[in-house]
Amino acid sequence: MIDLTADNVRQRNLARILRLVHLEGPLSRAALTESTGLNRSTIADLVGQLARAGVVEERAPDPSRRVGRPSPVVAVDSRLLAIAVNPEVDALTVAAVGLDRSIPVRERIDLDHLISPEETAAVVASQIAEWRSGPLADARIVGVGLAVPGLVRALDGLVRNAPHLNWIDAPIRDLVERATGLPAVVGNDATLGAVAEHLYGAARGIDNVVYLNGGASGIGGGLIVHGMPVGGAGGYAGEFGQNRPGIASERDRRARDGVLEDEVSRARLLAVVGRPSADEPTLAALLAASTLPDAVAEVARQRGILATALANAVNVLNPSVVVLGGFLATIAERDLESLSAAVGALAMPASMEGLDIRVAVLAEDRLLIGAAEAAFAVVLADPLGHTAPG
Amino acid sequence: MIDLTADNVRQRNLARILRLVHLEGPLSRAALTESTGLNRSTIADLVGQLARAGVVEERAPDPSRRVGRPSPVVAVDSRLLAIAVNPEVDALTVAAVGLDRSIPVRERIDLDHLISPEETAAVVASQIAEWRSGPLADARIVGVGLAVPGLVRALDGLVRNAPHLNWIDAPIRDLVERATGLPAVVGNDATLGAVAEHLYGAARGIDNVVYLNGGASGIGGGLIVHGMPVGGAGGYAGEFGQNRPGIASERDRRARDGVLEDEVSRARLLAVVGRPSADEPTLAALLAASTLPDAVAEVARQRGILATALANAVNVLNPSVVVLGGFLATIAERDLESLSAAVGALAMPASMEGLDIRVAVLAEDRLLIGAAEAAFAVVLADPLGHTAPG
DNA sequence: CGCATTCGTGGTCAAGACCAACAAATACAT
DNA sequence: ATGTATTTGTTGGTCTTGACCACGAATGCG
Repeated sequence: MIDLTADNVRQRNLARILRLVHLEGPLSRAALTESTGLNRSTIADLVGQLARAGVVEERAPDPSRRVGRPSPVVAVDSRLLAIAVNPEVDALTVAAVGLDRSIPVRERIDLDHLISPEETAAVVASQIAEWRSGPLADARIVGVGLAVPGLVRALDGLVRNAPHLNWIDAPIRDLVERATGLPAVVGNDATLGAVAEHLYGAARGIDNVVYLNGGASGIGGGLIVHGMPVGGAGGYAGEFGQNRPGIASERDRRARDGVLEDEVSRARLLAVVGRPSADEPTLAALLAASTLPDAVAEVARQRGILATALANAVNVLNPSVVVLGGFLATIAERDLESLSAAVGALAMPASMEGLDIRVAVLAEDRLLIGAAEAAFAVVLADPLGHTAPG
Repeated sequence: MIDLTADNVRQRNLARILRLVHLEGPLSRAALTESTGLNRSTIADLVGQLARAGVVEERAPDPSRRVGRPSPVVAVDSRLLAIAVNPEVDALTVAAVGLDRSIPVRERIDLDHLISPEETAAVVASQIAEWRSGPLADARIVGVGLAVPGLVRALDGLVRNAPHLNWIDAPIRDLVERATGLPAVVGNDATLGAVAEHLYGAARGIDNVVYLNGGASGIGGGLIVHGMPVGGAGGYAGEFGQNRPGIASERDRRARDGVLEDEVSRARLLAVVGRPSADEPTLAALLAASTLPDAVAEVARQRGILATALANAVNVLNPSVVVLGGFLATIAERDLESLSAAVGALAMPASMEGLDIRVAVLAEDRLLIGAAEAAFAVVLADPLGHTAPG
């Protein structure tokens, strides 16, 4: 038991199995044997231990119409949940997310004021308490994951600066931990979105991903390199919106010495269609329907600058997939081919070869899934660590 | 022996020890015990096995003037060598590099013509043969590492495009392997330079590094993320020179729709000091001595554009250290503080906090050490794999 | 010259994964 | 319906690996 040594083999193998059934969904023991390369007996032993610890369940074999003895199906225990939280300007979303990515309960709380970190923690805690005496009575909650639109210090979950929430140096992780009594992790919303698209979405299983999301408040981004999210030294990596991409023609420049999110912005799109606000499908429909020269030209202008920014990222990171979300998906998806061609004209040909520019697919669940994933990370790394072994 | 399982514990521990003495230099067995956390007896066993396999040597203890029984010193076997190769426009450098980073022999072959991939392979092979019947008679050569100034496909060591060598789709890895009978690995020169600076140079031990090198033929770069070099999907990552950074004032633009290496270039520096060519120290001295307004202005202009490019990289990658080499070091090192301030004015404040902009320190050995490191990678990952265990 | 300290050595032990043999559950052929 | 082939779970034993322990060796210090 007292293992001062580095890498506990048992722990690694348990984690491998749990991660497999987490990522791939329910798998038979035979399938686990195949994909891990471990022995049948070992799998039986490991799965048994995970089942006793309450993180997986064994079910009757599927009628698989194959020769041979059927193999029991191993699935994640559905009572294991994480709480995902996403504070925004106009609403606070709280949800319970299963290790199987099910979302049994979810609450979007509309706000008429900017929510403070303290209020966020209080609301989350009361929401959890309410659920615990109701739909989540028999659940085991492993932790809270927060997706925050701003700069988050990885070290201690301090929100350095979330301009639209007006949070500055907010110790949100500690606040939530104290209010809920649960371990909490905090991440940048775009980075967690990138994780979600990498694990389950448009870039599933891709080891080199550039993700850019266009929201009402700007452009955020996340990177996957070596199959892992990139935090950087402080956890602030991925801020493409603050970059200054080259603008070939001065006529296309709108802001003096502006950054990407000044030039490529949702507000400018709303302006050309003459709306004060609109949700994403509405904006997309308006732009698609509009034949006003100004609207067409503005979309083309933004696509051009976006292409330069993407080319810069492609040159440096040589990703397999670029995923675009939010209004960036809107301006891109009308003609992905031509956007890809525009990027190709600006980036190195070799880096373009394997490149696929895609639109994000996970929709509004993306941040919740990413945040839950972050909360589950501890359990996935050490499945027996958080509970007494059976 | 037949271990179909994933992570062989023995192999991992052997690799840990070998990597330690490789990176840190000779270490006592006691020091190994401390830094691995393994047991004394285990270390003795592992070191013994490595010694029998001929990858490490045990030497008499250092007179350490400490109480207690002295501990034998474990060092890398100096007969274990890799061949490092660096083809350039005007010369081909071939060297033998020890696992201890010693360079027992080195040859710089001046060229009066562009060398072809086939000729490169032939010259390397004959050079190795010559050394083998001379200074390297008792050496064991593990492989050949090539640092090529161009785009290299990681998968198969194909040089996609090395514009200055005029190599296009050159299967250099296979050519060298066939000519020498040794396993070969090929890498981009800047990426290998980044590896060298990360392991032994200005960014030693830093997990998040951006490296930019300015050469006569342009600007190359390499990234270290998660403590590992970043290749990207095809191995082409790091091409900062092809990026289009924002240029705030049109008066600072020199090339129409130019990329970074059109604007920030050694040729333009040589032009303002009125020289057709010069080596790096000479150029640095000329620029330092010059009081011509044109020269001062050109350095300032290039520093400004470089600052924008660095700020873009810092926003996206949030590195701990930025390392500048070649003429970029020359234009930066006169006043690193002000360059850092210029980057800080353009990048996000949070990302600047932990950032250190440094000048590369490994000089001309950098590429050889990086190339050798790549060749050694196989041995370091599996110390017993390449020879029959003793 | 004895003592404390540090370290190598050989033996023993436990954890964990593999292996072989057997039993169970299914599809398929007859 | 019945037997056979196939696949997989189960069980007990084996092997590798590293931890732990006791002892002796080598050093500095008083």
